[in-house]
Amino acid sequence: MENKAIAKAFKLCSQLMELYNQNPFRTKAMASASFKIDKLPFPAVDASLEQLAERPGIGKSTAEKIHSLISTGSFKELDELVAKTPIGVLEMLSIKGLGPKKVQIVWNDLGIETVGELLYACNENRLVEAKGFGLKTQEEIRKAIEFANAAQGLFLYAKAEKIAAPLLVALEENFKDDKHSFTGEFRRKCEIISAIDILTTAPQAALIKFIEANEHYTLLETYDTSLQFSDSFSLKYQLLCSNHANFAYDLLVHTGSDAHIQQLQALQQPIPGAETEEAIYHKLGLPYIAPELREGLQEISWAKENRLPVLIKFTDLKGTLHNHTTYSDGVHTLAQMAAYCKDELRLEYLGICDHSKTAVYANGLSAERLKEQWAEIDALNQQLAPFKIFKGIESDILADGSLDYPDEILAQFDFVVASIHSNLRMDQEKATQRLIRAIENPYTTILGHPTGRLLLSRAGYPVDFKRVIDACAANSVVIEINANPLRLDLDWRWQQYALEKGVLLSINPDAHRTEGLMDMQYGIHVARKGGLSAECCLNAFSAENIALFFQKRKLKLKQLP
DNA sequence: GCCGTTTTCGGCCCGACTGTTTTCAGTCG
Repeated sequence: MENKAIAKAFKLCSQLMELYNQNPFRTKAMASASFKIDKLPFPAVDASLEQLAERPGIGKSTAEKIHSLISTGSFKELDELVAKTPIGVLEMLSIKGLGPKKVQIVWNDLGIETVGELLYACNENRLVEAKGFGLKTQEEIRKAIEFANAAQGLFLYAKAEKIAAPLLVALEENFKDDKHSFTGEFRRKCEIISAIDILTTAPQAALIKFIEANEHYTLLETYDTSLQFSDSFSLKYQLLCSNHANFAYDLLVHTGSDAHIQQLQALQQPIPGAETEEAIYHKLGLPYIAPELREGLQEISWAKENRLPVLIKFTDLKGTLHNHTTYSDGVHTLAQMAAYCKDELRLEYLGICDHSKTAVYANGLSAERLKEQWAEIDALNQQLAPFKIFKGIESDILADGSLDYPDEILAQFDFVVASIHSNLRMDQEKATQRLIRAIENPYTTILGHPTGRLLLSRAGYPVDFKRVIDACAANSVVIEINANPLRLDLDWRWQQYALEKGVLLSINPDAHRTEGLMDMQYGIHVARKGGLSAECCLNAFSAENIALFFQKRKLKLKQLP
């Protein structure tokens, strides 16, 4: 069991304690334990009771609950609370904007026990009658439920990958003489996955046996040449049967989006029987098109004109910008993050961007603590040379679009990532203005996660992308592709527009622990979908070139009136 | 439930923002 899952259980327990009006201090201790577990710098599974209990915010009782969770999947107090709560009420707690207090009123005063009933009540304008609820709250809740409903059955790419990878391995082991490949949206590296498609030459009857023999899978439907099943996470799978002669052809047909395939067919019907996908594209007079690009946008006209971008790869990345440490809300220290980048990832540089002072919840840095951090960076840079740590900050964009420190402090950073973390409910005009004001700030180097979205969990604030990207172009501001699998923001669908305008992109992991740095691979996936090549990616610059880039920007600043 | 002693009890307690109130409660990052 991962720390995240343990933390989730404690969070639920604290929400339920609040729902049942239990002692507020115990309730808060439970919430705080959840937070601390999430921030443990080691896996709780490996830790003894004593090791856990000596962590701040975790005592003997919490340590025991953690061990109980790991060995049995739950603990007594949580079990009892869950047992007396209708499942629909539990679901309500996970809807954004609905906390224990509001759920309490919905359940106790209005007698609503399911999310469906709650949506119905919103539509019937019945929520406004409840104490503390008004029209706006009702509308927010209605929107949040509809968002959650739309996310039903969908998975983040990263999660789907984790769940589905063992299946392909199992197929390869059980059907050694056959060919198997992921296809469809998963092979195209889409950020959200509705089903895992696997093309295989294994015989269908044997596949059915194989699925039925595995307790994790439930067979849903069998067709002539395919079968559908789901797993214990409710992730859906489709096995598509092929044969060795047609494998490449079938792979091509199932990988491309409908639009991509239609556009190919408009050129000429692709011909089965070729050895490779490459050969099929060649027969159509086209170069090979990478699966990530096969969305039916511009890739076929690019291919026809022989100007497909050379897509960026993980190994093109020379460094990483926008990362957190224990100075703010990160789990690992500055030295640990640097050592990991240098020794494990073999990168040339690390950009540190802890939270700025307004982000109190994330332990944002005061001017004094910034000086401490800078001194430590200077010392580490001496030790680790030629590896380089750049002094950055993730500056909050305040409500009026200004940055979070006075100019004399901003001037001392190597670079500044500006992003919005608070006051997220804005209309498009306000959000766009706020972003543009931040982009026009001469100290802004990179615009961080432009929409603030959390995939499948929260829509971002609405943004006029064209105006924001144009402003970045006009002010030479780089746009972040936040590589956290929940964000992947800037969306790949807007990358081409940015690139056409000459805007550089940066694949930023926003890592809060060493392992988070590997999220850059998800950034690479969507960057490739957007057609990004290494020369337009800021953190594919060498240490020397990026230092020059930062310096040039600072020179420009000095020339300002 | 955790913590730190004035050391085994008693205090603990983000702040901004929003929407609902008419002075504050709930939620979030």
